Amino acid sequence: MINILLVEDDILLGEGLSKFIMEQGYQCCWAKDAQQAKSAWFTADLVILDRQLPEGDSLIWLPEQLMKKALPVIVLTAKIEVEQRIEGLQAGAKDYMVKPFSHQELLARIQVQLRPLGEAKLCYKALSIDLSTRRICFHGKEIHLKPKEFQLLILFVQNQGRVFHRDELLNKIWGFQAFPSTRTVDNHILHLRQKLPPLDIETLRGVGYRLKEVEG
Amino acid sequence: MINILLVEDDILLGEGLSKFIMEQGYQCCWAKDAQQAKSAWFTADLVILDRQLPEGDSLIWLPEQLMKKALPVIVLTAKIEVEQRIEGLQAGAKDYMVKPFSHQELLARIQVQLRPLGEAKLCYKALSIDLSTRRICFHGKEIHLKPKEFQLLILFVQNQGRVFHRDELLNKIWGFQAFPSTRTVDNHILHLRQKLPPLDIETLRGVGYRLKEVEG
DNA sequence: GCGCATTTGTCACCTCAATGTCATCAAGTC
DNA sequence: GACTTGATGACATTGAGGTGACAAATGCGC
Repeated sequence: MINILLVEDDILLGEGLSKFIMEQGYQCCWAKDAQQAKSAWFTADLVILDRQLPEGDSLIWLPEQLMKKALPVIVLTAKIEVEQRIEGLQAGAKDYMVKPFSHQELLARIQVQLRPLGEAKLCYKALSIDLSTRRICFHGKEIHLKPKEFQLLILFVQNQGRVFHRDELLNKIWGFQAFPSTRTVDNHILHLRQKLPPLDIETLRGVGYRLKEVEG
Repeated sequence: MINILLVEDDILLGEGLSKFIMEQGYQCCWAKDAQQAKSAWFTADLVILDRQLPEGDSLIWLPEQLMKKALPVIVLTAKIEVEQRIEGLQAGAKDYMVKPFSHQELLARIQVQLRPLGEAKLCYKALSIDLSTRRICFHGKEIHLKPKEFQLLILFVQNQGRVFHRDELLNKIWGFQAFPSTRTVDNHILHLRQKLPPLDIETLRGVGYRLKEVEG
């Protein structure tokens, strides 16, 4: 379950927000001062941080906390001036909202920050790839891929155009401790090419492989 | 070099923004309609997208583009209503700004989105060299280089104006243990010159080669 | 300018290592 | 034991790139 840390000293606002967040299906941890926020930091997946706390501006300790554990942070504030928004972003916040704000917009911004972790569907030409069900469809027809092939495919589609050296692929997919020969990589590439003809995997002789980007 | 794709049909705003972006040290590609935006999509590292284009709401085709290549997108709009901000974020945008906005704040938000990245791109005249995809483009057309040629090119472009003796090139590119004749170097220089006419490789008789520096 | 020696440009050829492809084998699962 | 996955090796094929021959260019002494 996704855990959102809400840092807010105002009782009324805090109660409303934490209730709202929980209604959306997230776990919510409500910290009322910097001390509590720091101790809850490590269990959180995302932070909603009020800038004005009793102890002062929370931007002061934000960078330090982010050093310890990087997290997406959405800063809330009553300060509307542009300079102060910029300060917030430069302190490491991922987003910035000015009070008063709509709960729905906050939700949308939370979802943006969480997106890379959660949801999952990829496309490449006539291929559609569902990461959660591990289902590959090609022109609506399902294609069965073996685990290693699937991992390879995901890596390529998520990094279209990037060149991967064989060693790099071995590291990313097989892991540091496994050392199959690089011919193994060739074979898996071959299998991908045979099973999924639309995959334009280019060979860069002496270098590695690369999935050609789809043009607009 | 980081490449920002600006999609904006308003000439005045587009000129101002693209100038500003370039002043900040980014490369800026300015697309004036959806068609141009889609074809420039794959070379971009970040997109600034105006929502109202002549063809209609750009949110319609945004998710499809993001499927092809995921990119951080900052949406610009005149629409101030919360519901429309939420639409934008749900369509896949990473951030949302309402016109009129401060250039400085846009810059800050660009920096936020680029923070995780650190990509490497080189330029020389009409040539653009992407190290991660090993792709060389000359006036938008891709050029295929063999590994040794590619290494040579990188070395020259990263050391513009510096003279390299043949022996030095042999050492840097072929390594200490390999000792091909120096004629081999000549041949590779020849290939580079043939494939990439804008490369101004000067011959210093009796000394070696040097890539002429680009002004500015 | 002329002739010569030297260096460099250009091309065609050849070799060998990198890769594509297939069949087989080992290991794990039910 | 049948089945699936995936690692390996054999063999064919390709292309990178090294080599040398020859042409062209450059520099130098006269």
